[in-house]
Amino acid sequence: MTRKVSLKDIAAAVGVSTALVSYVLNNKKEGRINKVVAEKIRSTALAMNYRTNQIAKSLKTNRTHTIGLILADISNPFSAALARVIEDEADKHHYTVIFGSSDENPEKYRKILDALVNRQADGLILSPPEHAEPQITDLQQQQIPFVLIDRYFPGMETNYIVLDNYKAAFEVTQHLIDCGHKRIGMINYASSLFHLTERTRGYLAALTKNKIPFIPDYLQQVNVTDLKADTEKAVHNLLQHSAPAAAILFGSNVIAMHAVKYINQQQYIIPDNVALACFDETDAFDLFYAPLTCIKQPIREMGQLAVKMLLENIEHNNTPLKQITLDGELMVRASTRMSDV
Amino acid sequence: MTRKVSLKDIAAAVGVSTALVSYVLNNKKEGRINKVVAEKIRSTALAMNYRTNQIAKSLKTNRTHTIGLILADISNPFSAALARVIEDEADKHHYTVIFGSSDENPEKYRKILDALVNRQADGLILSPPEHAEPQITDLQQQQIPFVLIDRYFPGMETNYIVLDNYKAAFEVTQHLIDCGHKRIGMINYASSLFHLTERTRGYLAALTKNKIPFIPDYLQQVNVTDLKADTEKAVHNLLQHSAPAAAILFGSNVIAMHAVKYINQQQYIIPDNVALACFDETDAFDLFYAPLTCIKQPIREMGQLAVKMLLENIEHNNTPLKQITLDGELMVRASTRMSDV
DNA sequence: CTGAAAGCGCTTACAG
DNA sequence: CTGAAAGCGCTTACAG
Repeated sequence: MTRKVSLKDIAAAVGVSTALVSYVLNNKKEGRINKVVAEKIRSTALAMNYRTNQIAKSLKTNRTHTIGLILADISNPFSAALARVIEDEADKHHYTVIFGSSDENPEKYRKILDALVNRQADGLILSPPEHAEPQITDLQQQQIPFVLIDRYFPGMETNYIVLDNYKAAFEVTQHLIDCGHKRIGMINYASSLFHLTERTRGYLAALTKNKIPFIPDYLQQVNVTDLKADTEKAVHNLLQHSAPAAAILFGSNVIAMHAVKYINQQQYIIPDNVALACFDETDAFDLFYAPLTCIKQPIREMGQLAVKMLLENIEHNNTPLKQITLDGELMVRASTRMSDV
Repeated sequence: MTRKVSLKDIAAAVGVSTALVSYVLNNKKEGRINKVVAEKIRSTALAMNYRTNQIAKSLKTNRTHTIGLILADISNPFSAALARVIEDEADKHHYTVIFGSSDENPEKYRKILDALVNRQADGLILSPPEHAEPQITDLQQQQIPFVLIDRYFPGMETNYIVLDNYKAAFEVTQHLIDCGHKRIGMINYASSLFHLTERTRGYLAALTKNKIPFIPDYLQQVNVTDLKADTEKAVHNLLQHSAPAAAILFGSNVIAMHAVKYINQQQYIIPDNVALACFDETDAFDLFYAPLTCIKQPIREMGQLAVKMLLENIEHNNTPLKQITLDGELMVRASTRMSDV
């Protein structure tokens, strides 16, 4: 490998000190430098195809201009969309993104986090899995700026930006009730993550509010590790119940996708046999004969605010914590449209 | 910010040199170090919650263990899936991924590339946009290891791993012909990118092979910048033609998505009114009444091979160029299923 | 078995 | 207006 050209090479070529080259190339001490010399430095840098070694610069300045991003799974449309927004926003501020997917696995999450911290990311945007509290505490102790996105731990004092999942779940359940349904099932993840339990809580609250007795069988839990099979079983349990569910709310678009495929296979007609609704928008449903009513998350806003909050924390030491809860948008579509009875 | 603990701190605490600490923590000079001392170093490092500063290490070793990845758009399912595979494979080898989306914009691509190179990525996996040849030449001159993925420039001697787009397009067109169609349209990007022109070439070759005269109106071009409108116009041109197309091949899943939505809106029945096929698989079609026949790309294999090739190039200086062309898989589905006439 | 020392490529207070 | 020098936190050949 031909050695890369360094400040020293330029300095030697021009006949000045590396300090001067550094000043010029970084536009420090504007005007206080001889224009002719400055110009000569600039042109030689260009001619020699100089590229600053960010690693060296980072070591000295203690800034990498890098944001670490951990999401559940970058190939999931929700994560991918979020990643894209974050990338764009980071780029605007001349930050680059390093990322990793946790697969909701605490151990994997811990390892990725370690890698990002060791690489001296200036700050982190995290969508933590269950049991990630110790790592959060760690970051706090090390005083590494971070903001949680999509989820947070209610007991912990951190920056976060999340959906009002309780409210969203309440609204969509209320919508199902308004459609005339009483036997409303929910399929959600078996998880202690707050954003998910909030969804269940919202569902239950809407039932209570409307004086609809809750039937435990109607709340079905599924595991991420075995999602397809679990979901199919859950759908089966709901629809083959002695008092079959007339409507189902899914805790995420991924659950919904598995469920709808199965429901379709079983030849149920939506919404006539069963009305459906879910969290998160996906274009996967756009072409379906009964596009799913869903809670649309403000992904763009979430991502942009997350980056903004993070950069504030990176740039100012004592930024107060910010905890933002955004409203989802109920998108009513054909899967809950009342037939004209 | 409480200063981070460094090798020096550990050395001071234990009462040895930083050199020794470094050796122990990196498992260098195994066995040639006093076990008691080594153990003491390890335990103090743990107690002090030491984390190596990768930036400093990188500056010295000239290795960042980072892979730079540039794709068209991380939020596109094809890119996202590829990114995920690459992340997993990189992780296996203890590499971290920095990424950026080019949006098929050469200028944006150049800027991202610059950022990744300046950050001293050990190597790059690139899906270059049009007119990226100068940047390729640049990388070659700087002897930065890289492999192209999904696309390449036939005139340039680089590592690459791509689909056999000509063959795939030929096959899927032949399939449409075998279904009894003669009036076959194609909607492809107006682009000089080789992988796209190959798709057109394969389409044309299949027509010729089957002695079907090519009607210029049947080949419609669309621009990424105005994709939705262009695609709708293209579909309109094909289906409102004096001799309307009976089948359409789409150059990508994104084009297909726009087209199918529009075709659906216009109440055409698939495949009876028009048969459809496209490149790339998407689960967006899984729930559609006529899932699209498509060419499935071996994404997993592509990503894994790309990382493998790249790491070989990073680790060994004179690795010979490798140029891999993989076959796609024709997935025949309802959008081209012959009705039982 | 261990340490002193140089150096990776930058930045920046300080001196002149 | 410019430069000598220290130092960021590591690694590693060399010496003992």
